[in-house]
Amino acid sequence: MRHDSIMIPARRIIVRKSDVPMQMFTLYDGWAFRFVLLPDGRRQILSFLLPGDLIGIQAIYGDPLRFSVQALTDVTLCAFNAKEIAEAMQKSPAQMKHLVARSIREAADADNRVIGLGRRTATERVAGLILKLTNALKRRKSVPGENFAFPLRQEHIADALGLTAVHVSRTISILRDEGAISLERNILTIRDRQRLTELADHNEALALT
Amino acid sequence: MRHDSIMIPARRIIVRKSDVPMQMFTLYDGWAFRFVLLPDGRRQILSFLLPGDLIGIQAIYGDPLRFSVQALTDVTLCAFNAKEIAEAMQKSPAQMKHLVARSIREAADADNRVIGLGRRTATERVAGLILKLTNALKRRKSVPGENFAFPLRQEHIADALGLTAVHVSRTISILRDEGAISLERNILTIRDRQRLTELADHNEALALT
DNA sequence: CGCGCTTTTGACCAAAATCAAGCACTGTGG
DNA sequence: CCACAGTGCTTGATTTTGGTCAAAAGCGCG
Repeated sequence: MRHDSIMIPARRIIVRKSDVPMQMFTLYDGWAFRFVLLPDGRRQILSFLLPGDLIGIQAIYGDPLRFSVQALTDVTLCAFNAKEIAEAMQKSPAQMKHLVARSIREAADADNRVIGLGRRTATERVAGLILKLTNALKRRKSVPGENFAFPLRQEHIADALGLTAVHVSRTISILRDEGAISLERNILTIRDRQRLTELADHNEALALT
Repeated sequence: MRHDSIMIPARRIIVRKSDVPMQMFTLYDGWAFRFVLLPDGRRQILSFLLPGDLIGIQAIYGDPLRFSVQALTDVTLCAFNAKEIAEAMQKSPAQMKHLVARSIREAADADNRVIGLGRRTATERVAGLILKLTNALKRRKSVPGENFAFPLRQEHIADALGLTAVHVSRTISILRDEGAISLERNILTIRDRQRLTELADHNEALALT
């Protein structure tokens, strides 16, 4: 299938809530995040997007988006024409099946995020997020060691986890003091994955895909 | 398509996490809920299921379930054979499309639950849940007035919203004192929908589909 | 150097959890 | 018909967690 490759600079909005985009994107390189702005101006981050993630499956149905997506770093996208995809789907049950599987998996991820917010302390949430992100990175582009480019501001973490930026700062200090991670100048290092997992799991060994 | 109608008594587990069910169900009558048990014994309720909801789309793919489902009241289900459905899907793109649409919608619902847990007070959460449930009931089986059979224990509410049962009790007292609702012997009455909406929205007019 | 952005730290406050006791309603057995 | 056990709800006292407000320090950059 034909597709265009698009580059987008950090901080740019990629798609906006209520848009009815004509294209669907695969995030090819870089980080982005899905979010909504609440009427009082606060921002809820729904999830972070890493290379391999899809943006806007809704496009296939011509449904308006329920969230915006913003680039966190410079980002490379592959754009697919929504109409072409819809047509391909008609013809290929295999493709279609793939898509259903993908959206079922997405729903499962969202369930996991609900679990993650349910009844966990700040420390568990932050530790869990870091584990989830680094695991996903390892899985996708077999990163060798335990060092990661980490483009999130503490405010992003706060907006994703339902905490304040101030409290995220304190929480990260705890993780540092525990010797679990170090984080400076956007480089994250997992110093003690074991310990970090304990801090995250304290309650649950589950649900942090 | 052939299907069987099944009756299940209140409190019975309908499907269990990690099952690979051979059937998919439509909840025809009654209430149920999806949940996971965390290793420490706590329960996170993912969502409540009302008449019209599907249980276990995953079945079509032979994927194991990521959650259990339990009946809250006596419940009537329509069971569809998963294999038959999968075959029907192969043949009918329209059916398939319908399914994709459904699972996309489910993911959107899960996003909304994330928003709902993000950074809201106990009062907002409880008021929001009550609004969401009563709206859904009204939409599905055009209930006439503002009285609803309400089979949830306060512990269910707590497990869904990430609060303690004790605090849910206090919160409901507030809603009562505000004149927004009354709730006794499993009958919920919305006394002042306007006020209830204010208490829920205080921050956001959004996301309580 | 000085400005903006982010993070850190401190003092204080508010929301919700925890611990504990008591109450109300139901169903059961004597 | 009553005692009483079980379940769920309420209420109070106290503690913990995280939020708020404010100031200062670190860093990147023109």
